[in-house]
Amino acid sequence: MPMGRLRDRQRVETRAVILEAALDLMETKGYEHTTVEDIAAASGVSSRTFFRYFESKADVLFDKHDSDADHDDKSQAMTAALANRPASESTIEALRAVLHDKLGELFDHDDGFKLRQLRVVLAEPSLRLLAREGFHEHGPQLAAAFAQRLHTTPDDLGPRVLAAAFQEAIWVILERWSASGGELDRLPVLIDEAFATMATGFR
Amino acid sequence: MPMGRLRDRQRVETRAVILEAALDLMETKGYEHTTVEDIAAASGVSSRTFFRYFESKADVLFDKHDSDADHDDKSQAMTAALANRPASESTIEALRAVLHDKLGELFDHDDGFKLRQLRVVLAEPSLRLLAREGFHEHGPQLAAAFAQRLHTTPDDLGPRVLAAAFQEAIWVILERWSASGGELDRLPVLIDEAFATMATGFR
DNA sequence: GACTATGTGTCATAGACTGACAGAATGTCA
DNA sequence: TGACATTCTGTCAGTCTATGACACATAGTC
Repeated sequence: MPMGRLRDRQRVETRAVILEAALDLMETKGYEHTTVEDIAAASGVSSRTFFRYFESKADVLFDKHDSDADHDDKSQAMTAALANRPASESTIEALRAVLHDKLGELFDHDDGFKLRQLRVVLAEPSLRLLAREGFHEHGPQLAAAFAQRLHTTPDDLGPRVLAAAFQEAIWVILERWSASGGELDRLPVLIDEAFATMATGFR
Repeated sequence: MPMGRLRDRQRVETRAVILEAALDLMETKGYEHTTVEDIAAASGVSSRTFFRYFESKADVLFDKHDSDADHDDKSQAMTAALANRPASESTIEALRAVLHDKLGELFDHDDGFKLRQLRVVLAEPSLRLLAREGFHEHGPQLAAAFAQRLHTTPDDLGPRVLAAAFQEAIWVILERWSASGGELDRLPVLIDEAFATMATGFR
């Protein structure tokens, strides 16, 4: 018994309206100084309804919805790309190559919506935590890719640790990148710099 | 003009009472189901007073007080130990050796108070974030130690990334360790396993 | 003993979030 | 089209974390 389509459209619409209003307010007034009631008022709904669309105030910035596809897509693409690198490459070199290809794309989508979210998030320490957590959710996937290259099981501590280490490395790169302006061209440069040090640091 | 000592003793005492009461309640009822008012009542103070001793409810579990000394001490000890490892060792090998020496000590103190805190923290996802954040606060120190070994500047992206990567690796090791029982003897084993994979993964 | 600094309780309030209920809109089906 | 169920929404009430303001008591100083 499939439910109608007008309802669905309205739901998507309302969600989008709230999302835009919230982001808009947070960009100008800051996250803390934007109350849920503000957002609700600006969206033309009640604050109770806001919570029917988003689990929490912070959830507006970590929008797992159209992201859901993205989320897994990015992960999948990453893993696949990693698997397709020649086995002759070291793990670190393969990852560097993949990052060069894929990381830039992540911020080139969405009409810069993700970038706007990122800026608000990075401005608020408490949100940085959540962002990093979301980032690390890809850990198991990445670990699986590493396990394949290293001929071990994904559940082993080794690949898991390796993945976590690289993820945190990427995270720091992103923070540094955003702190230094966030120019898309700068990203590959920072990646190379960081990975060069890691290569020597582990030898 | 030095203020009295009875006051100081009372303050320390009250803090300790709240700390113990809070941890006790959280262990039995769980973090979320323990309200500040519960803690206050069990401690014989008002909830307003609770917030005069701790910035937030979570702050009880990330006690920067007697930790303050510990906090820096551990960091210092770690950095010093790292500097004292022979220059012939690789960075990864030096760190492994230091962890073997120092990491166990961290949970052998405090009459297991830190361990009790850790268990409550790990049971609550939202608290894991904070814990990891606190853990990563040592980042700059560790980066400095690495910079010294690698003959670069601590502010460089390289050492910073390297430190972050290793820290996250350690964090994952700790999570795995705690999830698998938390026996003190197991820790070195896990460290070795993880570092072995990292060494091959980076080659 | 007078004076000051500090700690505490009480009261009031803001803000995030949740449950319960009623009414309105949307969907299905005869 | 009209009866019926489903879903969405607003309103209201309430919990919990956290903060500011005020008054009172206690500890410290001279």
